[in-house]
Amino acid sequence: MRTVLVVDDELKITRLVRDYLEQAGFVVVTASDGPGALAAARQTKPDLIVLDLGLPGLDGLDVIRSLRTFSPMPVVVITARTEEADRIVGLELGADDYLTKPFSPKELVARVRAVLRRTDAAGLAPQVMVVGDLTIDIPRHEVRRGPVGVELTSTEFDLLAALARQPGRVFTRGQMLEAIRGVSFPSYERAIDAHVKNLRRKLEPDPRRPRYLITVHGVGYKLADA
Amino acid sequence: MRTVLVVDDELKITRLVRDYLEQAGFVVVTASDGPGALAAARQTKPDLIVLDLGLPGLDGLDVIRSLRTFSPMPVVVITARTEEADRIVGLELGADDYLTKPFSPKELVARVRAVLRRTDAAGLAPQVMVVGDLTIDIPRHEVRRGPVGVELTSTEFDLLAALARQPGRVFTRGQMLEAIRGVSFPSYERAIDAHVKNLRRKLEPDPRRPRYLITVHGVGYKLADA
DNA sequence: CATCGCCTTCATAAGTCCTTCACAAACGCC
DNA sequence: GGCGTTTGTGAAGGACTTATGAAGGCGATG
Repeated sequence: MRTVLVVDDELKITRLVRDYLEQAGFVVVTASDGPGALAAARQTKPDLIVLDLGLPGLDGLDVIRSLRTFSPMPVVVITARTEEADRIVGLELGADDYLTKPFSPKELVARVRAVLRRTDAAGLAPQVMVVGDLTIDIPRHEVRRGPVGVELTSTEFDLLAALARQPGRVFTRGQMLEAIRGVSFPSYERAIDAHVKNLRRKLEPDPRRPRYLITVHGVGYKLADA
Repeated sequence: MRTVLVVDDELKITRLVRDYLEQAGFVVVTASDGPGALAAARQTKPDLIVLDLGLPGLDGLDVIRSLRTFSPMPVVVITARTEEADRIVGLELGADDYLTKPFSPKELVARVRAVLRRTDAAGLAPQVMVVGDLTIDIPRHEVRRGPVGVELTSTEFDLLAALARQPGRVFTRGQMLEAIRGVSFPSYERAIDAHVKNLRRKLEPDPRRPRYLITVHGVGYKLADA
């Protein structure tokens, strides 16, 4: 079952799109502004986002930028501005397709399907990641070490999942904060240490000698990839 | 190799920015006023433009508008006016990021890189560099000589990465300090020697006969390019 | 409205690494 | 070849980073 997040400030359009997408077999989540969209994207982890660029307040382009800091999920953009420049900018920012207003709901559904087919084929972000004998299952929100389950809080899970998406790559505390909180504020950065400590306590055989969560002195942390 | 066009009417700033960007491996073209910027943009087709909004004569915003009539290339804006309005206008006009004066050159380089990474899905500045049988992997913060990993501190890593960005080119101690500390203060310059010594100990087969980290007497060091 | 769980903060301890210094070695110019 | 200058080296102190346990505060839950 696929989830689509629809972001538009006009309730009429949201309803219309929701109906058609549900008709087509999608689960639909909606948001009416930028912050709401980001929150919803974070929480529901949709398979695709339909985003109206003409949002009040936060610019639609900013929404995509923020989105891109924590997820590569595909985006289909709706815009009233027909200038080619807008389209290009939208596409450069990683949008996967666009529609100009007024658009037909049927076409929207077709585009959503097409984009999902494309990104699925390309193999988007893996939903289950294995690092050493650690298994991180995003849809089930579960982590196992070998055969035994490990109980994590949601923040701990998000942090681990962010690292696991690119094993071996070093993340700064700021990047990790963005991954779990959406914003990076220097003052909170030491809190990452605490989460890492708790994660280590829960999943390292010997927390004093981390095998998975490796400290990179002066830089940040990374998840061992071998 | 990526080209960046820098537009500023203050020669001092232009020079500073040029140095840092070249250090980062970019080809730099400069212009000091709006018309010059547009001409240079047309001719050299840079991959990105760094534009000071406080230009005399033609307004910086007009420059962006004119630019947009013939190219969607990314723009990073520098402004002394801190009002949020300016920022938004700048972004609405298709600028991709902004900095407020005074700004740190290091941050400018970081932003330029970030914007290029974003707009150019392929990712630009090589994240993994190979020099001889040395491999320097930035995201993983790892260095290998042939197949064997070499453990470096973060300063050593930064120093080596800076040299590796332009193999064969000689760097003064001051330039190396800037690369690893962001500022160059004469007093610290001898510390570079210590770092070079430690680097050699860790990655030269015979530290007495350096193969990679070559001393250029009276000038500085360079990384052998073959 | 009370309880519970969780995130952040703080203080302190432990650890890592950067710089410095002094002296030896190497270099280059004359 | 000699001499001043530049570079190499090892050790050590101290600054900075990270680890850790405990406690406060906040929101969720019932």
